[in-house]
Amino acid sequence: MVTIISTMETQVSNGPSGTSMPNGPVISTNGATDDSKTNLIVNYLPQNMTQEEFKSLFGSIGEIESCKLVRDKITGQSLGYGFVNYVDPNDADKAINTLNGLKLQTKTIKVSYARPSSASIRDANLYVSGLPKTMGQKDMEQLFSQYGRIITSRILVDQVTAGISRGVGFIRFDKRNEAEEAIKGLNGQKPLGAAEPITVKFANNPSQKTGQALLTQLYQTAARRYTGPLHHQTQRFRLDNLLNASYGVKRFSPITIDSMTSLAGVNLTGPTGAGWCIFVYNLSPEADESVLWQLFGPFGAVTNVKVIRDFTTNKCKGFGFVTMTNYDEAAMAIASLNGYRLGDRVLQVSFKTSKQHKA
DNA sequence: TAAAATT
Repeated sequence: MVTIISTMETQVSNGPSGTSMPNGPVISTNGATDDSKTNLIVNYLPQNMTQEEFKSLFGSIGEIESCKLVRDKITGQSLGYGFVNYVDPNDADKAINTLNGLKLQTKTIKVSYARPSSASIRDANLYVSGLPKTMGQKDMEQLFSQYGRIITSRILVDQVTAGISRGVGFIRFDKRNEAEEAIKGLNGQKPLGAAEPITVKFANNPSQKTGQALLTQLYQTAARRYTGPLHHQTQRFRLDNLLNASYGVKRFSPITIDSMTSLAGVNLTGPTGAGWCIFVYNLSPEADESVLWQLFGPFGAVTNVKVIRDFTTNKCKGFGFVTMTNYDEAAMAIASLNGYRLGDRVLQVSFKTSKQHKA
């Protein structure tokens, strides 16, 4: 099994044109709202992040006009990206500054302004293979940039061999026609000095899976929710039924899987029903929610964070709370972060007890 | 030879 991680990605700022307004939604003269300074796209979200967690994370920055975690229409699975539209352009700017690059589990999220939605920017993603192993991300961009504006580029690397290129990558152009031109110009061509020609084609659209691929993904997703191998006969039976029912049919929803796993007695939630509440002590007066997300996000699913503030000064009173969905992840976070030195302070981190009840 | 970027 080969683990693939890319660390080579360009952060393009899809900056809005013009300057940021001090307050409120921007209304143009024709009455339509201009979202260009408030609407963000968030990429590389962890697969298991929910709409609620998504809203909680971005809501910690400022008032949200609307937000949406984008899901597969059929399976309900997260597609790993979403949109957040703030009321105030300043909060959108703040969200980019504080949350772009945030590590959540195995992902590093990307927060940037959303480009205005249009058909011309869809299906502009290319899959490139046969690249010389010596070609880096910058070289690849240089090769493709003659055909248009590159939004993202990535070369897949094999982690077990210390990040050596697999000769495979992706290029997303701003416009589909730019991608088309790049295929015409580069598919089957040898880059300067390369021994072999490269292949350039449109990348598969993840939301247009075949029935078989969809089934495989469903099965893997469902199976992953069980804590171990499917020994128990009833679990196996239920899972098989689930998959049979979902394939070629009607009313499948991820709720079905959730209720099934609950019935099977796995994937327990915490004593509050909402997750495991963690008490974090010795935060600085300047601490805010983002620091809690940064500390706990890498350990697993975080549903909520809260910094307790003084009512009058609005400064942190030195403690806060974090809610995590899964016990194991919460326990790992506590084990790792209790005693952690944050600036000149040493944190105390534990499961919340009834004694620390006030919030 | 395949990672989740347009609601």
